[in-house]
Amino acid sequence: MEIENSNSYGRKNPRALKIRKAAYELITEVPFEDITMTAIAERAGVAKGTIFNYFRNKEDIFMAISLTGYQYFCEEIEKQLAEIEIKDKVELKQFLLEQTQTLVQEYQIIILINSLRRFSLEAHADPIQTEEGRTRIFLLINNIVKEAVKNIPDVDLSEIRHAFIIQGAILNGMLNFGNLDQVNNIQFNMAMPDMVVNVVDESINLFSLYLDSILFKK
Amino acid sequence: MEIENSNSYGRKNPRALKIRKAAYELITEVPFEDITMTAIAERAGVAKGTIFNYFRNKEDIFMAISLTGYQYFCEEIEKQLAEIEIKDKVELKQFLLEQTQTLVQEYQIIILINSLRRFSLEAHADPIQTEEGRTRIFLLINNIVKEAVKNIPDVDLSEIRHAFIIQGAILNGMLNFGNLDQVNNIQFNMAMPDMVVNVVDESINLFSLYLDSILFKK
Amino acid sequence: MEIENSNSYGRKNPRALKIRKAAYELITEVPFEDITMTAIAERAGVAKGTIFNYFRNKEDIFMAISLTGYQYFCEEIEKQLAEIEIKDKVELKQFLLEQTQTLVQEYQIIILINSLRRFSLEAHADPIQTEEGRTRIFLLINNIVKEAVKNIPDVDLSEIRHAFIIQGAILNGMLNFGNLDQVNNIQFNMAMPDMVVNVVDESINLFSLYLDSILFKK
Amino acid sequence: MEIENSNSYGRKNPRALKIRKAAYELITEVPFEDITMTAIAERAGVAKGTIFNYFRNKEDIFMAISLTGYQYFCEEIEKQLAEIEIKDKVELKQFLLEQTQTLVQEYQIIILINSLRRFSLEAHADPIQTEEGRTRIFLLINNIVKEAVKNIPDVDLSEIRHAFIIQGAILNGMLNFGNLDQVNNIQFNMAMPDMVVNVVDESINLFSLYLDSILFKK
DNA sequence: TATGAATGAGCGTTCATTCAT
DNA sequence: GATGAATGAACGCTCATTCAT
Repeated sequence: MEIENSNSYGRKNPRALKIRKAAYELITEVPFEDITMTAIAERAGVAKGTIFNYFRNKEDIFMAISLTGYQYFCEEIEKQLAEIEIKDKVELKQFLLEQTQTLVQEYQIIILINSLRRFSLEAHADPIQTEEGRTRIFLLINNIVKEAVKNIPDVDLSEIRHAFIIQGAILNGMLNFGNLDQVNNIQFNMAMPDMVVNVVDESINLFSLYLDSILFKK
Repeated sequence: MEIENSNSYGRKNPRALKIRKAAYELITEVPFEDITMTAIAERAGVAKGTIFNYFRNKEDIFMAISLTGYQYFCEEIEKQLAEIEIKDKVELKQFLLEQTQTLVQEYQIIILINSLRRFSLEAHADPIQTEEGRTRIFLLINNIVKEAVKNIPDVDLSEIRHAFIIQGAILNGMLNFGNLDQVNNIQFNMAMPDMVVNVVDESINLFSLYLDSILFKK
Repeated sequence: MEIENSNSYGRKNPRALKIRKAAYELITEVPFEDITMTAIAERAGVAKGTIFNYFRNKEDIFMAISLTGYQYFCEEIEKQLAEIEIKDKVELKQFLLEQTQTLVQEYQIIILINSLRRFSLEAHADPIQTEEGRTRIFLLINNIVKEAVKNIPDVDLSEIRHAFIIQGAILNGMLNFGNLDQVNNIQFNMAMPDMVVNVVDESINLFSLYLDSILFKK
Repeated sequence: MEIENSNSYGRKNPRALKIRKAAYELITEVPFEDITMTAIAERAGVAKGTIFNYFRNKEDIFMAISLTGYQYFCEEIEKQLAEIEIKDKVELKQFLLEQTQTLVQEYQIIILINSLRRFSLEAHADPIQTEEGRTRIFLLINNIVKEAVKNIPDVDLSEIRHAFIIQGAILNGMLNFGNLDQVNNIQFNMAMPDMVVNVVDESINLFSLYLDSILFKK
């Protein structure tokens, strides 16, 4: 069977969804390299072979999770935007920071999976599907930004679009450099308070600084 | 046999060094999961069995690389500090931004390897050695900061120490979220300029904003 | 469901024909074990499940190709015989050598597939269909021989029938032992001219010697 | 570990020998495609992984069997030649026919495995090792022929070397086209005596005709 | 009768790890 | 301490076969 690709990574296919969901759950429990296709199949309640009808390999599944997850995040923003009115830069910043909070609280894993991009995912995932997924996200961000600033003159759309990337970067970095005083959730003997990162607050704080610099630069 | 641990991760042992060096080279060429112990042994010019005298497993090697690499970065800073005098907050900021530039340009891989921490390294690396390495880094940062601000009143040492973490986080995030318009270094068809990250400039810019916020807050 | 067997190996059924044709094409391109039912189905333009309405498995398809192919060869001889008159042993030999030429030039694959008989086909093909196919060929040869020698006294029909087997054997052997100076059509560095077999000429020559020995033995 | 290749296909290595021996036994019992690496390993009394230290894959093992087996046959001939004296063409023919008898009786499987060359072995076996093995055989035949005809004037060495190939071809063909009245050693209902091949006698007879044609052509 | 998504047993192969030398 | 051949558990993945539509 052709690998399902009418909708990038079989996004709407219920079986592909079950598989992505199972893998998503597993990555919260088990190190990436210890997740086996067998385990994903069992968790998803499908046959092992079925996975390969939808995904090339394990990396492909996680690339799909990353892309569909972020896409979902964008679609939620779109829905919210349809119901509110952003009147000025202060409200825009406020709106974007609220999204950051949502992202860090509800999409942490999605953001973290991007850490595997360079060293794992990209080398093995389907490049076509990856491009499709990224392009879809790119277009969604574009729509979101257009809608968000439609009432605000004097805003550089390009900078706001770019801010979405920086938002992800900040979050991802904070997650990767947080908890350096633990290994596998086990605290070190020596207290190292300055090594600890409060991911939510510090991400929002840093992104806020960034937004100020592009929105309110003199 | 006891795994060599008098000096964390056999830091000074020439054989352990060759092994770390080989693995470091390989990660710039090959996806993490495709790096085998055999390949590392061959590249290092040692027998496969020898690796296991120094490291528990592959993750252990990369954890060691990450820690000894960053430790080396800190030691270089120490050396520099011994030769200069930092007189005020402006010079302090200047100094820290210069370090950021060094870090992003010469230690990219070291920073990137931290992306594997959560999903790969911590679960398999030797927790004792990891703790030792992190503690050593913690103490180095502590010394650096003390030395750096010794002439500047009115600086919160804790905040500067923490800034080192934020520096790493920013860099790591930028690296993970850069080049989203490529897969495996192959550019997408559709141009997506706002998705592109200039890692060096934007990291320094963002870290600069952060330093301003802690050094010059009203 | 009964596998279609009114006519051995669904010989006249257009779908079975398409399947055999697809497999025949594939064996000229791909090693036997690398030919999958999926590939055959795709090439044939039928669903994978459809194949199993006509053939038990891959071996069954190739057994069918071998038998229907050789049967077709025999039927062509029959047609030719209907239009000519063989008057003596010299003409008989001449006629048989012409058939050999046809066989080696147009039915090479059919002959070669017999190489798989022992180690692959017979163990998995449908024995009933195989017997049917072979019997049909046996009867065809019988008819051909009767027709061919009807004007020639003093010829042992049994020996001529047997010559058909020897003809196949010679051809098959020559094909299997030809080109030993190549692997996968790549010539060896060292020239080994005496290892090279000119399949057409040498097959005809050897078969000619054989026919002489049975037709003109003193 | 490098695949052992100092001596083509680890010919002298006792472990490689055990593996080839196990595979050789299995092919007399089980269809080629039903022979698994697991079964070979078990039969050989080695770990599955060990097989891959010596052979690339299953095809490689059988290519090795075919080549080392025939090489052994040649070496035996060499030994015999060292002890006898061939004085004329009649004795040469006699000698070659005796070798044919040995070949058909003791090396049937070796000859038969060549049937897999085209459709299985060559595509997957190690081409370097294959070339090495064939070259070694080529040189052995060359030596044998030189030694065999050293006392006989007026013999074309090239033709005698070529006769070794034809000998193999005849044998292989006879084996592949023998017993067409059986499937898996089960006799058909209808008796088809002319389809039956007496492999030993008919091979020797046909090769004898061939030798006459090259040795005693007028 | 044709289809093709789902299946899952079982394959070849890998590779971290061991341990006799 | 270094070696590297042997190991074998465990992996990803295949693909013939089924069967509901």
